[in-house]
Amino acid sequence: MPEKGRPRSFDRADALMRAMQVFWEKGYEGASLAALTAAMGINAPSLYAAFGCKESLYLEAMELYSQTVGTEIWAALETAPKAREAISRFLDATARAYSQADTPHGCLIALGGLHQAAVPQAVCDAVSRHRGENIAKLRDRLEAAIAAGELPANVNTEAVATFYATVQHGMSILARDDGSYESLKHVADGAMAAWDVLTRDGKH
Amino acid sequence: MPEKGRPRSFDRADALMRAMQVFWEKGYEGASLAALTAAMGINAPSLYAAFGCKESLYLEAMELYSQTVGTEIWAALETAPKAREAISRFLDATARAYSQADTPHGCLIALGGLHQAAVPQAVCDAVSRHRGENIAKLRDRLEAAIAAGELPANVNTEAVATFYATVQHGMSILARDDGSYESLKHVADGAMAAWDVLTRDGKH
DNA sequence: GCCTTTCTGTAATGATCAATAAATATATCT
DNA sequence: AGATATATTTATTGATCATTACAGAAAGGC
Repeated sequence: MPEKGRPRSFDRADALMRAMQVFWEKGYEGASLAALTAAMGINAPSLYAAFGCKESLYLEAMELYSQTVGTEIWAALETAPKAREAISRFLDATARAYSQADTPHGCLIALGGLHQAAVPQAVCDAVSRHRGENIAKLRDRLEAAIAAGELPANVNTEAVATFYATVQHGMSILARDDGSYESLKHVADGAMAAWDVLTRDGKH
Repeated sequence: MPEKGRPRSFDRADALMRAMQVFWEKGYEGASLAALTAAMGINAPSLYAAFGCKESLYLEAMELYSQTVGTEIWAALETAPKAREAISRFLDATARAYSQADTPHGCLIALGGLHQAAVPQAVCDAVSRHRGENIAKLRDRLEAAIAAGELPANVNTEAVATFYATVQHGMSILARDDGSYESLKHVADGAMAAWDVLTRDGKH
């Protein structure tokens, strides 16, 4: 059944995607409403009618980022048969994604809400929670590898997961300074160089 | 010889230190003039007379950070006799500094200017350049180790330096989410687990 | 003493911020 | 057609931003 009233003249999903790109490049605090409306091709009242406020628009944009760009990066974690290959491909996908010439460098979530005073609390909480969930994803993958008998049971999965997630976060900062794939790939390779030590049996 | 005119009623160095703490916690974009003047205990005209403008105050605060907090963290790099111990102690000093309860978590420089649109270009350039200089410090230490015959000559010092600097940058983000020493130390340990592989002779 | 110089407090500047009021336009429903 | 509902455009709101005019205060030089 069709909607009542005047139909909106823009595509909501397309406008959201454009907003996401602005937040990705400029951050919450650097993305003015003027910049957002210009990129989205709409006026402020249309933005508020469709998305509520800047804060809720950001939260939607973050979810969209997670479900598009984020999904690409994290796909390897579940498709690769072995944990080592899963993490390695995850880091390489990160290096490739963060160095794309046609998108902002680094991750919207990793770089978001790092200065509490500059963003609404809900934004700070949302990105922080998302980063925590990403650590959990890595930990779960490592736990699965233990359950499969692939890794020793006494591997500190929380510590290893935190290490790889933290390397990925650092790659976002590196990507902002030096967006070359080569530099990012060196970091990914460096992190994988720790694999054998981090996943060996802790008993002597 | 004493100065002409009314003497300033506050200690410039103390005011700068307080400004540094505000920028450290809130970032350039989150640190309003109102917050700065409140923390510094002075009014806006005094701030402008003594420091020029917000941008130049930030640049001075960044230098102060580098010469106080930064120096503590990087001291190990030059005092430790061997490269491995130098890097290891550098990362442990980072974990300790970033988890201090009485200071903001993470690094002013690592977290600064990540969103170009939110800060003046000069601020963005200054923090980015500083991050680059930190990579160079690590690389120089590794080169010295090669010169001392401690490491094989074909170690990719730029890549290894970039890896360790990037881990440290990631630790700033982790410290904002979870400021515990334990988590940060796990990451430091994870990075050191890569040492042997990263510094072994590349020839087979 | 007065003059000059510099700093301090108050109050204001114009710019930009996110968010909205009012009027008009375009659709469905009866 | 007329009523209702939603969207759009233009212009505006009050808040906050960094910065500064202005007048009074506190020092040295004469």
